Amino acid sequence: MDRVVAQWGAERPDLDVSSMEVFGRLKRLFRLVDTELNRTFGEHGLDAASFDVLATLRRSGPPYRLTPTGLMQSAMVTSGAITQRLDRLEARGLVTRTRSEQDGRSREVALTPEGHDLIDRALPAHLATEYRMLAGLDDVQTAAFVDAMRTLLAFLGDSAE
Amino acid sequence: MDRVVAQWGAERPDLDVSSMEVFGRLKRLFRLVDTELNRTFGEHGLDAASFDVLATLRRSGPPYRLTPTGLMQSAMVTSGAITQRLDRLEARGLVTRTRSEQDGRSREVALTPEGHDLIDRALPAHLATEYRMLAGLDDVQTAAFVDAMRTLLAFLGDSAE
DNA sequence: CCAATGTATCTCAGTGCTAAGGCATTTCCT
DNA sequence: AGGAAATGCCTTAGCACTGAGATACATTGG
Repeated sequence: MDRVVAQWGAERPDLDVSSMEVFGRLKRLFRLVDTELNRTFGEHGLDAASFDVLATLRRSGPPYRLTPTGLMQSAMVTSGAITQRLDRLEARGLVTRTRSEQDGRSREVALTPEGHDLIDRALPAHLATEYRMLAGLDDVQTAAFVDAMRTLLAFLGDSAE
Repeated sequence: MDRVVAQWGAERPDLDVSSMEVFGRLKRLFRLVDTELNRTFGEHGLDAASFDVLATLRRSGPPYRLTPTGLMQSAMVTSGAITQRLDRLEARGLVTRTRSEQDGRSREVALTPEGHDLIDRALPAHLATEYRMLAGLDDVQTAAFVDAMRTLLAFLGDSAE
């Protein structure tokens, strides 16, 4: 990253590329973290997308049911993406899809016992991976890191704030 | 994000989900930033992948030539991804691909004048977008943010450190 | 000097997403 | 009540990527 900034300094000394120090690292860090988290998911036969759906249903509490729209908003993906995720999870018997009684347009997605068990096993492993990755920061750094991200998200108008 | 943590606290009070405060925000922030940066790229007929290739060539300095392998390492994607990126850029006349004199296996990817002009126009706009997004942080927060990311990247063994 | 190995790039099938549009159902408004 | 608009989900085409493997050329060691 420092090399990139140095190269720009030589080629375009008229430009201030210091912001790249921030965003370049953000991208690298995200990718590194994403890869590492997916490794843990993979050990449980999942990927980030599947884990996300199962975890959203699990933390919604009994009766562990949500609509595709609810899952779509939580995951911040398009409806087509949720349809496909649910197709896969349903085929594996981890969730069921039933027609809603109240609204014929809507569906109810529910965790099966298998899905419930799987996410309850995968979650502690996921948290352990996260915890292990954060071990490189002390408490002050972690707090400052979260503070910076919280401030930026608010400033950028995070719709889910 | 706070709601997610609260939900887990209710459903699985035995687990420490505080690390989600960090990684949840990291993911949100990355996605928000990614979307915003792509908007600027789009105004110049580019996307992040194309911008990345052109910028890497541009900052490498005269004669603005690199091999696909060099671009691949810089972008941290597979060789197939680079082949496709170059196919697109070559079709638009922004780069050329020629056989290397020294090594028949290798190719030399070079910026065309059109590619050079385009990246020199897109880069200031890109930096302006980055600068604008960082305006929500004061200097202390920004420094702490970068410090945390730098530390984490080193801790996680960032191969490009 | 040549066979074996290594390297640089490309090809191809598969994946998961988006954007756009379709269908069924519900809600709104007169 | 009844037509128009809105809503919820699914379908499909297109996109950029990965992983595995093919191809062509280069290097190495006997």
